[in-house]
Amino acid sequence: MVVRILEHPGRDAITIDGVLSALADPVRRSIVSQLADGHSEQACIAFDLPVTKSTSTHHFRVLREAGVITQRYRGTAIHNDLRREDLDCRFPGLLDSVLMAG
Amino acid sequence: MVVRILEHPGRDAITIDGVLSALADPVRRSIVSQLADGHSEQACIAFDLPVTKSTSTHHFRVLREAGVITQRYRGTAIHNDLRREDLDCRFPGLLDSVLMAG
DNA sequence: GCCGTAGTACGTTGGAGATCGTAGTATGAT
DNA sequence: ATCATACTACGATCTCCAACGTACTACGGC
Repeated sequence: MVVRILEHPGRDAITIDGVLSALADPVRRSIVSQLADGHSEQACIAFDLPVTKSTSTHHFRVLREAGVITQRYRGTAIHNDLRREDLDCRFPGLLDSVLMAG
Repeated sequence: MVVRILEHPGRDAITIDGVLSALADPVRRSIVSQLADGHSEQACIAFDLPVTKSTSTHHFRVLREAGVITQRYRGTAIHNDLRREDLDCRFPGLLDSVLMAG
């Protein structure tokens, strides 16, 4: 067995640049929306996305590295979660306004 | 004398995708910040930006086409303004959260 | 052990966009 | 008319990134 720990930026390492760039992509906004709609605790494959598996891996990674989501292994699957508190702390109102926009 | 009218999207034509993509660039966020800091009524050249004039023209254009700013000729200069009301109407809280972030 | 599931790594491709320089236009002042 | 100012248009790079397919690893069940 190997380590399998995914790197996440600390709360203070989350930048407005990274978050806005991450959220500028419609596929990634879709992931965030689905997470916000109680789609939490789900594997990556459970999301409804118009791209292949390898592309979706890329998008989840961008979201994680920007500090928008957390990813933790659970068996072979990955447990995805929105970093609501961290985002609300760093950039109050940003996540909500983007979610509200559709 | 020639027309010299710059195209702007109507309020309802402003998309979250366009706005987030526009605001994802640090140079453009700097323009928006300076506009918000009472830097209104200013020519493009009056902004403090780390790029050449032609590049700054590009960025102002992107902001205008995304519906973030208005641009109107005033002599040879351009009068730039933030579309606060339109943005607040379409995506409440978004502009403020981005401005707050620095 | 073997297989299926979930996701990653890697290389490639295509398209978008950030940057620049040069040449140009419109306006206002002299 | 001439000139300076402010900005644009255009073309050229160059970089980034979204997307894909293939090959791979890790885990869990049989």
